[in-house]
Amino acid sequence: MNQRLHVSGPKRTEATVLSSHGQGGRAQADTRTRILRAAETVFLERGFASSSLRTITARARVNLAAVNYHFGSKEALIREVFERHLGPLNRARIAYLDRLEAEANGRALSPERIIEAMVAPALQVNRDALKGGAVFLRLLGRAFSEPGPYMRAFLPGQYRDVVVRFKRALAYALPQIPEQDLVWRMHFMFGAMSYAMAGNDALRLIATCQIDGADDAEAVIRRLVPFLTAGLQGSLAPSPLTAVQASARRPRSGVVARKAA
Amino acid sequence: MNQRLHVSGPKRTEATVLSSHGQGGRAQADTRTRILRAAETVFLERGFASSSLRTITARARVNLAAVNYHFGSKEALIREVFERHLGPLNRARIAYLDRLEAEANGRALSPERIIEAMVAPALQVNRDALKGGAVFLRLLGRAFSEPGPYMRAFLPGQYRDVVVRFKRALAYALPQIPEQDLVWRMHFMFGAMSYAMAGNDALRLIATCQIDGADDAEAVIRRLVPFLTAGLQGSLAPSPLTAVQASARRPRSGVVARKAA
DNA sequence: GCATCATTCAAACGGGCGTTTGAATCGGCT
DNA sequence: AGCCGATTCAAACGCCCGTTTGAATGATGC
Repeated sequence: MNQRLHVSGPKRTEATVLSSHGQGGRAQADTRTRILRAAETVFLERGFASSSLRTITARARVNLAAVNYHFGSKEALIREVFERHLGPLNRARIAYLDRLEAEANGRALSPERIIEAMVAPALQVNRDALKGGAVFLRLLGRAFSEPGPYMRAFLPGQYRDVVVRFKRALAYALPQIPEQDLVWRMHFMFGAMSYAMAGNDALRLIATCQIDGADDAEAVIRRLVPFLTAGLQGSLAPSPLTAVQASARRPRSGVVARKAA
Repeated sequence: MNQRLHVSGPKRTEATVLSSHGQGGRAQADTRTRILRAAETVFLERGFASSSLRTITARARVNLAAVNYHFGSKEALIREVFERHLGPLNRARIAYLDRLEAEANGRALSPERIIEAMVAPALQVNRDALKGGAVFLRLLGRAFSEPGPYMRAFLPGQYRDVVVRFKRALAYALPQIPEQDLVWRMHFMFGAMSYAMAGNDALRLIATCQIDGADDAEAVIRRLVPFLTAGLQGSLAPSPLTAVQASARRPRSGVVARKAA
């Protein structure tokens, strides 16, 4: 019996790792990496549940059993796909914020710069095309709304530090916004970011005109930052929506309420 | 042989429909409706692909074969779940916008009111608890990021009219924003709305404090509208992000770029 | 050359899936 | 009562899934 009990994966000597990840060669990637890359794109196209190991291994030109040999299970493969990119990304975000705060020297940061610290590191990941960074960014956008148990148990731990640090920074930069509103606006921020990075097709298919630069993450981010910055600082007044709610409750002109027709 | 070829579903006499949807009784819902309701919650919990008809029919206390008898296939069931709520919702949105534009009498609407026309009808659906409106709203938020072929082929048709109308209204209300930017901001809007309505758990699990009122759609929307309104009207200047990009490209302090460590 | 061990491979296993079938049951009609 | 079409039901079908197995392969060190 080999060590297929898979306590922590197969051997992977340092020589193996170097020859595969090695910067120059590009001869034919490691089986592990081939699987990871194929898994990223298949997961992106079909979601986690509908992606079969047979599809993934076929696209990676690798034997079916290789997944269980190298990763242990399908779920472990999913986890690896994310850990490969997400850890570095979130550490870079925190490091970016560290640098901004050090430079600010105790003064409050502008909301815009805080948001930059959130999105600019994603640019780095996106440029890392060799490692499939762009594909991963889109996959990440999708992962947030994955209802399955994998992400439910996984993402919170990956994001906790980032959320804590950015919430603190934003609360300091925007003292006039109550904590509850701030948390909600961060939630909306995540939603818009998630959509933007997933390059969600819904709008693209609908839109009456072409959206240019949808595959250029820099262009997306350049448009995303002003939107988020403005939204984050928006007025807190409940504004006429209260009136609208009231008018909707008793269907004044009957236009809204007539929906069972 | 019965008419199980399922060209357009089984009999469903008017008497049947009335007795099931009937306002008072609530004795024990129609088999069809029981399946639809169970499907909504199961889809919400596990996604479309991972929800088995056996799980759904068990929760609905209905025979497994009932799904294929009443709907024809799993995919057709998914379609019905959405058509039951989404059509009325989007028609109400357009009707709301019609009313606003009629009242404005040719003058431009404020962006805030246009956004109200988008989100206020969702309140109506949410209040329609008997038909599972609240559950549906959360399911709808998730459906947008579903990568499967069902939604890809289905949602665009359901949303085309809404997007066309609202894009036109917003372009008229915000003439200073170029079309491309406007489309992108609508994209971000959809993302934030989708997240807000899905009550996406990511942030809730992460948050360092409780989020109150997460299940109260009115509270969510009251916070969402100012955010979207402000974001939509945000400055168009590329602003310091350009500088940040440059500094990220050649890792000035080395903090951001160090990510392979 | 040979032993050793990591890796690859084809084949199979058991189980859950969507769907189909044909008989049993129900309800309204004459 | 007796019929008939609509609905429910238990059982099965064939398929694809994740995983396991045990032998074949290939490289490494002696």
